[in-house]
Amino acid sequence: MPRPDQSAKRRKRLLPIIAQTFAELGYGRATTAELAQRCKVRENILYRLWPNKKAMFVASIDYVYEQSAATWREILADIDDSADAAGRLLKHEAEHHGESGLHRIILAGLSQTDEPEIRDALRSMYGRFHRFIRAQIVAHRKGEDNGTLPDATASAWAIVGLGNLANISRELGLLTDRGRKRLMDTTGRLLLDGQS
Amino acid sequence: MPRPDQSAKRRKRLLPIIAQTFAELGYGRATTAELAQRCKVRENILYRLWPNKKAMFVASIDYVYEQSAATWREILADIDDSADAAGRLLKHEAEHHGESGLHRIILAGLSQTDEPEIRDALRSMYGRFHRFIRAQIVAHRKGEDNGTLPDATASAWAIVGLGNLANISRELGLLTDRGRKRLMDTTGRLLLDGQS
DNA sequence: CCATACTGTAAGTGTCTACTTACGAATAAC
DNA sequence: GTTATTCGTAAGTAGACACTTACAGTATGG
Repeated sequence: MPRPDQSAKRRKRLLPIIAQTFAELGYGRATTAELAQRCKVRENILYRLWPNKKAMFVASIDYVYEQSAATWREILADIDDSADAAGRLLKHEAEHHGESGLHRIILAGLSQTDEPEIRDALRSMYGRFHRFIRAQIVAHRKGEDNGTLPDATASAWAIVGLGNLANISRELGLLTDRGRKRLMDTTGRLLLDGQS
Repeated sequence: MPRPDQSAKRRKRLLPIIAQTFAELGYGRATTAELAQRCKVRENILYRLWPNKKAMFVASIDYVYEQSAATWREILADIDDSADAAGRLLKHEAEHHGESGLHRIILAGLSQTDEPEIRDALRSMYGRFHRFIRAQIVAHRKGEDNGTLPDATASAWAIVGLGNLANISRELGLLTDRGRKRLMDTTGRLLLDGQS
């Protein structure tokens, strides 16, 4: 007798808009009114799809990470010569850094770490992020002599930190685009295999 | 006829408390009511000392950075053997990371980069931070062969990023204290002079 | 001693924002 | 067609928070 529930579909349709808004405005300035307006619905409709604003944000974190990971996997799939897959990824991030909104969402989330749900979502996301990078490093270094290099775990964290800083520098205008690219290129490479 | 203005002294006395509160709670949760309570004064007294909350925060950024810089200068002064001054600083930061509140204030500030005054204060602070580290790197590397290393500018930014990530990891519980220490030790050292 | 500016207390105000309620219209199964 | 449920619109509420105002008390320089 009732109408079929379209919530799931709708969530999926609106999430990119929500995530984009959080990435653009940060958590605080992305008010529920603004989110609704950009989604072209009323606020209460958002509240039928998610229990509260926090949940919308947590969903955005997952969404944006998955988007980025998908892009990376595509790049990896395109490479036959798997030798320098890690290097390619690094180069891609240096060039397209910030376009996905991943880092901006991270920044937005870091200002809300007092909320347990957001904290957990961030921690889990950092975990996946780190594991992904670490796997690339391990694959990249396989069989070579890396006597003096930090282990893959440490190197991967450092690269995550590099991405983070690149984003802050973009936010504050600390470096030019070229400077940022060079930074990620040279120090990223150094962390990867000790060359630069 | 009037009483002498004690504002300057008072600002100086309250600023550490304000900064500590921002570092502990972040920008949003450090409400003016909370700030006043911790300072053991009423809100309007704070507003006699600073024009608004933003100004209190900007002052806190400067204060906390100066505190950290003073500590570093002390460490440098204590070292006769200036050869590995940079290494010593790095070690100190690895061990006492986060105690000064510098990184926590930075995080708090990053969530407010839409406010031009806060943006500017952060940018200027990052600039000084970077210059300080860069100078140490240059001094450290002087005269040695660093053919394959990133230049001092890039290395310094990477180290700033490392500190940032260390703080996030502390905030989210991503790494153990030991893990964080080792991260800063090994990758910091690598960025400094190519050894680890 | 007194005028003047500073200092402390207390209450308030306007605004913003997450979240809610109420209700009529549409839609699908039976 | 009836009925149960979802969907869309509009208005509203409660609380938090940055910032203000009013006023009485107090110390100081002349």
